[in-house]
Amino acid sequence: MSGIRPENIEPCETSDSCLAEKLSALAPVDSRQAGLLAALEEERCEIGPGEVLYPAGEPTEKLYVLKKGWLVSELHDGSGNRSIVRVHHPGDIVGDSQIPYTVTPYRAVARSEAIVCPFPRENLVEVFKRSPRLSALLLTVAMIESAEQEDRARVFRRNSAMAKLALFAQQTFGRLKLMNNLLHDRFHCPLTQTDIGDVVGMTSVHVSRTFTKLEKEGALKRHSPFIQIVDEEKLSVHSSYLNRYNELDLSWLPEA
Amino acid sequence: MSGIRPENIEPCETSDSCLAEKLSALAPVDSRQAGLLAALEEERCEIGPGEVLYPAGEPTEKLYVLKKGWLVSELHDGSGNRSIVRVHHPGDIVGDSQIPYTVTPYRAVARSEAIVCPFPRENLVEVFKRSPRLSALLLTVAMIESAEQEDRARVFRRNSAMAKLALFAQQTFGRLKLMNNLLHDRFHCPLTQTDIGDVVGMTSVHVSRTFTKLEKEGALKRHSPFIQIVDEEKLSVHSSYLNRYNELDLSWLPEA
DNA sequence: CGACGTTTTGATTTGGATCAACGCCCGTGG
DNA sequence: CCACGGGCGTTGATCCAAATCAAAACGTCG
Repeated sequence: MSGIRPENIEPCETSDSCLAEKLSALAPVDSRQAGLLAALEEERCEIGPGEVLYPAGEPTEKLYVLKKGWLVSELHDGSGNRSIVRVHHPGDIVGDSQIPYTVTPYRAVARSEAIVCPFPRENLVEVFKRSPRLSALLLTVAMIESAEQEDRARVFRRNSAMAKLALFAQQTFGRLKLMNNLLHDRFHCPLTQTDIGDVVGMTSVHVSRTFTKLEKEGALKRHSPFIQIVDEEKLSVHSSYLNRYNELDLSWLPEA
Repeated sequence: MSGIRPENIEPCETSDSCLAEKLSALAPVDSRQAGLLAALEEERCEIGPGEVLYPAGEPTEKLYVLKKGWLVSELHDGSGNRSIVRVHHPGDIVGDSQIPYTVTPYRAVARSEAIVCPFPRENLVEVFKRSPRLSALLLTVAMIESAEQEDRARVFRRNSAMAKLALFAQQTFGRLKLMNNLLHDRFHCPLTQTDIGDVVGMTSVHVSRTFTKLEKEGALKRHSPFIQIVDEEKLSVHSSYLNRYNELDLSWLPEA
């Protein structure tokens, strides 16, 4: 391994505000607005793979901007099954879907070396008060994620195992690429096949079999913790993937 | 059929702003704010069951506040399959998840006599500019729906047919009850079993069989277009349903 | 090296899909 | 008023994709 490979660069780590970076990947954000967002990320802490950011049942007053690494939000039901509700990548606000509630049923666990910036939910109030544009952008991001969620729900509930894994690979790659445009065709995936199974709703056994199938088809390749997108077309035949970060129209947003 | 049954009352129909009504079911909204929301609903139009509100591929510059009735957002993929992405009830903003995009891949179809209030996406800008509180409330609603979506994704992708239908019934009832607290234990469901199958990801044949199973269990009952929740407990054993409109903590919202 | 976690491979089982037929209800038109 | 037809729901028989159970191969780290 000589030289720095783009999949190992975490652009967020060094920049002032990871959130500002994500939002400005969508629409221009001026320095005053970036400042408002950076104020959310003043505190920072590091956690390693396997470490629990917060346990299930935790009060939701804190949110976490993810600066580096992967986290998962998982739910353990009564009968000992685990389900991975969401996979978090740099730029995400971990815990955002639990903003309206007093406690969260989800547990957040790091899946790689990660840096998060905790901030109290109340800090968002400043953003809403000071910047209509950022308010609208936050809603926009929520809607983009909602659209992706709809895609997952649609594919995961009905389609074949091939479709599920194809969508997983494509969505993950698309999201990572937003924050790291140096990524070419491969990304580091710190999830085990059991994890992936709990994301898409199938057993690890079948994840393994299906990955090999996709590999034989020439749709993607695996080298240990990396996944390489080989043939977008072939994957899309299964998943009918839409990149929800493309074809955006944000011209209607309030001015800066 | 003597007298007015609560499941036939549509409280939204008469009120000034259906959206204000929904938001104020969550947190207090003053009259100025209600006015801002009412401005979104000035225009109104009626459509009947089966009528298409907008076809797939339509530009997304318009949004629709649903005042009365049910609509579905459906997606037809290349191979002739239909998937119902979302079911809309009074108070919803139809098309909201497509706000960031130029066109929507979804088609919106009425499933009952319905009244919608179209407004241009740009009108939201006024709300963002004038009211931090409403901005935050809109995000809150988005997050509540996101949480419900997570629940569906989790149950629909893995669990049994019983779990799927149980969750469908409970979520639907919970949502309807928010806007119509006269509802006791039954609701009018204008969807066919084929529709329901396309919502939860199973065939109409299996929807039929599974409903009869749930009925035998004493969990719910069907009388033609009505569904009656008989035993919440029994349903929850299958679905592990959480009412996402309960246990809210909105104390952090910006003041009015 | 041994041990544990992960991935792979094989054999068997199963829940839901699929295919097909039938009954029911309701609206339409003769 | 009844005959017909079409949409919807039910029921039965068969099939298949993925789950489950089990064991072996692989990798990595103490």
